[in-house]
Amino acid sequence: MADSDVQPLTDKPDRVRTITDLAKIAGVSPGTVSRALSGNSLVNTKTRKKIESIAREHGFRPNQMASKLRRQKTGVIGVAIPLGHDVRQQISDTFFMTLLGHLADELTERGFDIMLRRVIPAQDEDWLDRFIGSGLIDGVIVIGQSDQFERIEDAADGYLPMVVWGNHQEGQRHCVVGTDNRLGGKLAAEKLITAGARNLAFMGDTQALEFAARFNGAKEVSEKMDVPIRALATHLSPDRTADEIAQHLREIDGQVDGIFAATDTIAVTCLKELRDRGIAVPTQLKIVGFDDLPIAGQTVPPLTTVRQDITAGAKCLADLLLRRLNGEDTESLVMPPHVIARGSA
Amino acid sequence: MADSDVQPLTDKPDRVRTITDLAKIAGVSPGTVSRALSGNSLVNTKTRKKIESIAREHGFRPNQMASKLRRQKTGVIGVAIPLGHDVRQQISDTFFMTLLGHLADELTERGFDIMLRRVIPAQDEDWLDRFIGSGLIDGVIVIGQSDQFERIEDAADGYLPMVVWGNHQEGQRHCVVGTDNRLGGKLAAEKLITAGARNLAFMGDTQALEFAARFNGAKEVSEKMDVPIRALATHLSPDRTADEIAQHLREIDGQVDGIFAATDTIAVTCLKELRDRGIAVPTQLKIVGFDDLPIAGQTVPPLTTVRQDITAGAKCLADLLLRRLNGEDTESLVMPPHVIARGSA
DNA sequence: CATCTAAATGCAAACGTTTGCAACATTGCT
DNA sequence: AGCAATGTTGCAAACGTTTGCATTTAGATG
Repeated sequence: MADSDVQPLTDKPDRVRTITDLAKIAGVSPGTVSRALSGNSLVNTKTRKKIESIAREHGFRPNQMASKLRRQKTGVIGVAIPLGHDVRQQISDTFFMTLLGHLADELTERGFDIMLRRVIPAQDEDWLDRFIGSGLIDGVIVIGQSDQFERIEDAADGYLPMVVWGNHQEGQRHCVVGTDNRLGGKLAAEKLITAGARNLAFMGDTQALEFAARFNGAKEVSEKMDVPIRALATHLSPDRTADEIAQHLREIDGQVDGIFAATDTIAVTCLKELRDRGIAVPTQLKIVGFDDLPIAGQTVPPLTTVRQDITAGAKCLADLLLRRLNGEDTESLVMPPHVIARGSA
Repeated sequence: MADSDVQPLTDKPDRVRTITDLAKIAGVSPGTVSRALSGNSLVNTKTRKKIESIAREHGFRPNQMASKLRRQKTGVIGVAIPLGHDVRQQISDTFFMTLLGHLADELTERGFDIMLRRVIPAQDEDWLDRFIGSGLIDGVIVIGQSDQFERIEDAADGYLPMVVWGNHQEGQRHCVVGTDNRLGGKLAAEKLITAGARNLAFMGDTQALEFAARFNGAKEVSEKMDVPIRALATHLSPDRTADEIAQHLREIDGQVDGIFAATDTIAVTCLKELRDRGIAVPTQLKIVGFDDLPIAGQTVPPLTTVRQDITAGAKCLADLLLRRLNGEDTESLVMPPHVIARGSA
C-alpha cells in the first residue's frame, strides 16, 4: 500500500497527452495553453515561449478531434467517388485517380485535409447524406456523377458546400465542374468524319451521364452528316474491358471505319487489339479517344483525342468549393474541350 | 413578452441536430437514443423502432466527430504520401495513385475511412509526428519512403500502427511492405544481358531508396558479368521527365545498348523518344521497365518489365496495419518481383 | 402477494479542446 | 495615492457523443 503512494523519484516525463497536463507543468491554466499554442490570441510572449518549449520537449500535439468538435469546423474536405453504373470499376481508374491527385495538390495547398470515400451506391442508398451529415467534413467534392444524378440533386437542395465533377444539364441544381461532353462528342465525330470515316461506332457505357453526353454529341453530328453511328457498351473494370473490346471489334469487323472511344483507356486498348488483329490505324480504321491522358502521346500511332484539362478542372473544383464554404452560391463551370490531333485519326 | 411564450402552432420540424433533440422528441434520455442508434446495446425493440423512425423522418445523423472523440477511436486510416526527393513530383504519379486506389478499395471494404495527406517534408520537418499525434487517425500508411527513411524509423519506435510501402533494409525498425527491389534490379540486368546487351544504363533518381536498391541489384549482376552500367538521374515531375530523358538518350547514343528504367513511366517515355529518333527496340537497344503498369502491355513493342503486384501489395498493407491496430508487432513483408518478358528486351 | 431476477432506461461523468467573460496585475497618469 | 486603461490570465461552459452505474420497470417464481 505504501508503494502505491510513493511518487517516483525520477522526473516522470509521464506522457503529456492533454492541454491540461501541459498546463499543470507550465503552471498556467489550460485556456492559456490553448491560446499560446494556437498563436492567434493575446498571450504574454514569455509565457508563450515557455509553453511552446515545454510542448516541444514533450512532443505534445493538441488533439484535433477535440479541437474540431469544439470549433465546429473540421478543415477537412470529403472526396467521394461513387462507383455506380459499373460496380466492378475500381477506384483505381486512371482518370479519376489523376483528378484526385491534382485535387489533393490543390486542397493541400489551401490547408485542407482530404477524406477519401469510395462508395458503391447500390450497396448504400444513403451514401451522400451520410457523408454530408457525418460532421466529419466541411464540404464535399463528388468525383463523377455515375448514375447518381438525382441523389446528388436532392442533396444539393439542402447543402451548399458541394461541388461535383461531371456533366452539366440544363437547369440542374447542383454545382458542377466539367467538360462540355456533348461538344467533345461533336468534335470527335467531326474529326473522324473529316478524316474520312463513313461508319462510326462509340465505345463506352452510355449509362454514365458523361459518356451518354459524349455519345449524343457525336450522334448529332453524324446524323447531320448522314453517317451512321452505333453505341457499343464497354465497361471499365480492368479485367473485363479488354475482352469486351475484342468482342466488339470482332463483331464490327469490316463494317466500321471510325471509332470514338469514350475514354483514352478504352482507345488504347482498342489500338492494341487492332494491332494484334493486323488492322491498320488510321488507314483502315480511325480512332479518337477522350481525356488526353499521358498515355495518349505515347501510343503507336499516337492517339488523336479530345482533351479535358484535368489540372484546370481540379483547380476549379477547389476554387468553387472554397467559395461555397464562404456562403456564395456559385454557378457551374463547363470547360470547352479541344481536339488534340495526333496520328490515329 | 407573451409572444415569446407562445409555442408555434405548426409542428416545428426544427432541424434535429443532436441526439438530445431527438431524445426530447422521443421522450427518452439521450443515452437511450445513443444505444438505439448504435444498435449494439440492449434497448427495447419498440423504443428502438420508434427512435429509428424519428431519426429517419428528421434525417438525423449522429455527429461522428463527437462520437470519435468520446470513443477514442476514429475509424480513419491516414495515408501519407511524402514527396521528398523530388519536390516537383506530383501526387498524381501513376504508381502511387494506383496503389492508393487499391488501398482505398481494401480499407473501405474493412470499414475504414481514409484521410489522405500529401506532404512535402522539405517544407514540414515534422509531418509524420504531426499526423500521428493529431488524434485524427487510428493508424497510418506511408506510401513511399522517399528520402525520409530516418524520420520514419524514429516515428516507428514509439508508434505501432504504422506500415510503410517501400524498400526493406537489414535491421530496419519500421514495418514495410514492398518488392525486393534489389532482386528486381538483378532480374532486370540479367534479362538485358541475356538478351545481348553489353553496355547498360539505369534511368532513375538514385536518391530514392527504392530506386537505389534497384540500381544496386543491377550493378551487382553487371559487375559479375563484367558489363558496365551507369546511372542517369531522371526525375519524375511530369514536365521535366521527357526532356531529361531525351537529353540522356542523346548523350549515350551509340554507347549503350540496354536500358533499365526505374519505372515503367520512364521506360515508356524512352520508347517514345527512341522511336522518334529512329532507334529500333529491341534490336538496336533493349529496354526493361519496372512496375508492370497497365500501359506496359500496350506499348510498341510491348514493354518487358519487372512486375510488382500492386493489388497484393495494397492488400498486405491493409492486413498488416489492421494487425498492428490489434497490438501485434508484425514483420515486414518483402514480395518477390517477376520478370514479364514482352517485346522490348 | 412478496420477492427475486432480468431487462430497460436514466443519470452524469467523461473525451480534450476553445472561448466569452470576469478577475487580476501592471503601468501610467493626475 | 488613487484611478483608469490596458495587457494577461483563469474560470467554466460549451461542442455532441458514449458508457458505467444506479434506478426503475416488468416479469417470473415460490
